Amino acid sequence: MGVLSKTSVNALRALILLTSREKSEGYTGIREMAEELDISFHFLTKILQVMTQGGILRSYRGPRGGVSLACPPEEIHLIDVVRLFEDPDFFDSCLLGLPGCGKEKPCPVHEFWSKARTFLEQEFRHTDLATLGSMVRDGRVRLTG
Amino acid sequence: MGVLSKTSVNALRALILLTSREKSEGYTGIREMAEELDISFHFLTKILQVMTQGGILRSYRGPRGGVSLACPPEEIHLIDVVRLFEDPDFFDSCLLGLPGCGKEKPCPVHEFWSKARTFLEQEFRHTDLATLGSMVRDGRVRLTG
DNA sequence: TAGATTTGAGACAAAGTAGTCTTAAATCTT
DNA sequence: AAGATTTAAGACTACTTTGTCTCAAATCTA
Repeated sequence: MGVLSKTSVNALRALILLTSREKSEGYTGIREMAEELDISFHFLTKILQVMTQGGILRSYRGPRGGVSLACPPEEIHLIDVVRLFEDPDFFDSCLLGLPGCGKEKPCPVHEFWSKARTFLEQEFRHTDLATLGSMVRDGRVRLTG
Repeated sequence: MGVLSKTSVNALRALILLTSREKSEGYTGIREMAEELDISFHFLTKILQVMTQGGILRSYRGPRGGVSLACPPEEIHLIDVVRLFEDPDFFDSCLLGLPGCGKEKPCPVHEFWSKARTFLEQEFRHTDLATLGSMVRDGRVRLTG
């Protein structure tokens, strides 16, 4: 199944790419990003629109238009993206889908699953785009197959 | 999205329920299990069929028929179920879906994600049905909302 | 102003997952 | 043997996610 939806994944990849090549001013074209990431232009457009409406990106139309980060990359964390595209309880939900699963009325795997969830939420909460963008810039990591 | 598919989740719940009430001999009816777990009978039937074909369950038709574990519950682990219903690389796949993501050519979040994956795989590999079944029997955990 | 470029918005199609239903096959009871 | 019970198998429907396409709106260039 995949932990994140394809939409979330593409959103993250696009943001990291954008950060890695963020200029001090100006916008990056969606067509260009779609090509680099090997995502359909129209599909990526739709995803970026959500982030623009969600306040993560700014956009500009017309020649030399495109998108850019709405705030400094140090201030954007992975969890902000997940919040836009996944269920609100993404980091709180029971592995077996039981509503209200918790310490009082746990499911059989509550213990280890809540441990894993908490770890992931912390990582998503503290990992910012500036860090990831510079890793790409330095060539230490990649964004495409 | 949910980490496991609904099919996997229902398979796990059914197995744990079955273990928690496993008799020394005889079969448990699917209709009865479906009611207890609040799953549609036909849907559950299809899921259990896969597990029968996959060697986790045995089944028997006719009056007093049903399903039962194919081996002692100590020998069935969560990972066996995941292997039947999820992608083969479920515990090895990149969060961003990059093929061949690894130490050499990592994605930007490879480090923390592989840590989480490894933890989960260990838990799934070592958690057996006997343990979970007895937790249900003792009333310490629940299987339904 | 005319035309080119680029994002915005929403309808639409394709694919995957979830769920339902019908009929067949096996088994038991009487 | 006849009929009831229960799983097996597969067709079929519904829903969700993914992906495509068209046209409108904004902006720039000349």
